[in-house]
Amino acid sequence: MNYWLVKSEPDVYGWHHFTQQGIAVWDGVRNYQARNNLNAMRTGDQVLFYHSVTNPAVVGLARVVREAYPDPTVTVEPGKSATWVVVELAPIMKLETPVSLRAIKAEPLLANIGLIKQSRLSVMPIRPNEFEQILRLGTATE
DNA sequence: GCCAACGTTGGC
DNA sequence: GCCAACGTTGGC
Repeated sequence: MNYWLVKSEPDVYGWHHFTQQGIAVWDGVRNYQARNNLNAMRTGDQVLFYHSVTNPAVVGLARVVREAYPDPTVTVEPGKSATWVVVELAPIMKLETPVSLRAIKAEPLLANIGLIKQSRLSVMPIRPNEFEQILRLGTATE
């Protein structure tokens, strides 16, 4: 089992849209590193759903329900393999408390998380201990 | 709205 | 192959 984080702007496609749809075709990725991460996803992998730009925070948990296949919105020339791919994700649950970027930066155990180290990457791997920490922070304790 | 980070493009 | 210019992402 691997863990990932995907970003989306809530005004464009937020957790709300995701749960309404039930399944998201994760398209629009046009960065090679992010694409490579999509290719490495396996069915059942768990995915943190992050809202960027507006109130940046991890807001929910999802899982991979279909592995990478060619992005249907891109025309692939005959004989060539697709450059861009999509995966399909389904929601598991909303976090009780969103884990803000501020809270992530304040947590020493998350000092090396890709979210901070590579702030512009939109699909990234998350280490198991980082994943646990974020879920812990997302579980209301007060 | 500003700006830092960084990926891409194109001239040479 | 280098690098300047430019565009995009995303935090603040």
